[in-house]
Amino acid sequence: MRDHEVFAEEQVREYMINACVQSARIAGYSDAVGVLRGVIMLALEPISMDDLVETTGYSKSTISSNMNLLETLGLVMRIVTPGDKKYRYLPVTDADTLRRAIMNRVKVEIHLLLQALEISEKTLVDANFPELEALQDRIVRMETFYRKAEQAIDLMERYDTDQLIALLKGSCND
Amino acid sequence: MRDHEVFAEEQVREYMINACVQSARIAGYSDAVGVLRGVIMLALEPISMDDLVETTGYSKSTISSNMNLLETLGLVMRIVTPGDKKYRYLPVTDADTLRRAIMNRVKVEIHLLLQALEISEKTLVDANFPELEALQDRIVRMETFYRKAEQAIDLMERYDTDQLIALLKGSCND
DNA sequence: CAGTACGTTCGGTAAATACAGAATTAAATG
DNA sequence: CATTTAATTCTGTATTTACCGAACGTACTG
Repeated sequence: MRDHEVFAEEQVREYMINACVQSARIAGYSDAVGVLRGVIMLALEPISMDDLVETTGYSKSTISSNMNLLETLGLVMRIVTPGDKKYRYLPVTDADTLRRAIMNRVKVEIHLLLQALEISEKTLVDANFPELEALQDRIVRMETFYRKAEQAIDLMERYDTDQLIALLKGSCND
Repeated sequence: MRDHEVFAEEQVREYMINACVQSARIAGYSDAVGVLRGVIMLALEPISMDDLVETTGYSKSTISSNMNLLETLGLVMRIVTPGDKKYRYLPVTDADTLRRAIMNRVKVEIHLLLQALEISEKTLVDANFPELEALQDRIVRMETFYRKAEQAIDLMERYDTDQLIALLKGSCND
């Protein structure tokens, strides 16, 4: 490989790692999550933990835990080759899976609030004090919003992104 | 107010604060963000910083900064009464605004990656090395995915949640 | 049933963060 | 224009977190 080529590749790696780190930080994850995601994202063939140690400089332990996290987030897949003890990793590039990974974070957030709202409503209904009616109203209204939001997300999962866009563009609706 | 009534109200507050704190932690924010959001969420009338100091026990400085954050996140609105220096806060309960707040986080994440992918592609195209073609393909594919995701979100913003549900339920599509 | 080659867990530490309290700024009122 | 009353910014500190390296577990291999 010529120098320029290597340079271009490293440039790209820098861009991607940077974006992944920023994205990770916003989502409340550590830098390592971002760095590792960025590295894996550009990996064209399965990459081992040792490779990751070498390219990122992180210790095996931090790589281990953060790769587990990335796996449960659905951003990375673990390749297990029979007859090879080494795990290897590839990025998840399947559009549907990626989309699910994004939407899942939102779903969790919504569900969390929804549960609290539901039990809150129940508590207030059981208490049955007219003075708390206004509070109950507020809660019911939020509940219906979040319930609808949850429903919308569930419905979205029925379509792939292209279908979704077509639908939203209103090919049949206005 | 009778004791039972107060109890119900505090119970509800506990549920909501808990959910908000969890949600905040997942999103990478501090507990204070969650606590404050929870308190404001249940506020039926505008609530001042002093009130928040009293009910949460946080110092004015942490309340100040965290309320600013909640405001920019679109979860809380600041009420400015002419002739009163005190700020007061109300929860954002408007469904559209709430939805936008949720979707915005996703949008930022997508946009971040998209920008990096775009400049990466450009870098690779400019470099023009056949050996990097595979990498370029990968990037282009990710790019199209994230671009579509962004587009889908933009389109979603044209509808309110009810319309969205109706559309997704497939009044015209299966 | 050692020995090896992995991944994971655990304990310690350096760095980052959340928060309190003091100092500061800004606006309104006498 | 001083005083009062509010929010914000700044600075120090206690807590938390990220990370490393060592110890440990586990599954092949001779």
